[in-house]
Amino acid sequence: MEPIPLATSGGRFLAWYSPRGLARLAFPGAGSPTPSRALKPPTPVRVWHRATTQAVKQVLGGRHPTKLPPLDLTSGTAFQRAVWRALRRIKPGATRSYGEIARAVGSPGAARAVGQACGANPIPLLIPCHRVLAAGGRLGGFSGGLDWKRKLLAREGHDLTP
DNA sequence: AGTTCGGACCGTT
DNA sequence: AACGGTCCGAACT
Repeated sequence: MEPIPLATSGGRFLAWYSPRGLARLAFPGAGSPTPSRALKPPTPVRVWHRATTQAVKQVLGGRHPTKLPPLDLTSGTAFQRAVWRALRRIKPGATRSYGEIARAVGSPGAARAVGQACGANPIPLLIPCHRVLAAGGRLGGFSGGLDWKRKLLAREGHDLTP
């Protein structure tokens, strides 16, 4: 699998596609160095990538993505997929705590495991792990860097004045 | 009001 | 067996 660059106002993301759909999305600077990009991707991937690009730009603008590419989440465990499914139900502008997500997937007390699952999220932005905060409205962590988390939340209309 | 400490909790490697 | 994007209460400042 070979990453395809995705240019935005916030920098160049990288997107990986499997035969099933979008499998991974990496923030600018993270992930691998050079997307060599010698050969043109097969047609379905180009179509998916257009959808991904549009969706990423919409989320960066604080808007709800209208169309998503198919997401390949087969890499996750059952618990992780349950968490990711719960994350996708959080609308822009809304937030949940790790503990709330734990309860939502039927494992109250698994707040830390939810944090792990968020960190393992292969498709940030489209699976909005940035909308999960620590208890009491505290920021919590973010694999992609807390600056991104702050930026995305601010774009979705949050007052971050701690 | 804010901070730190200690234990408990659960899925993953 | 050890580690986390946690949580909560207690004991501080």
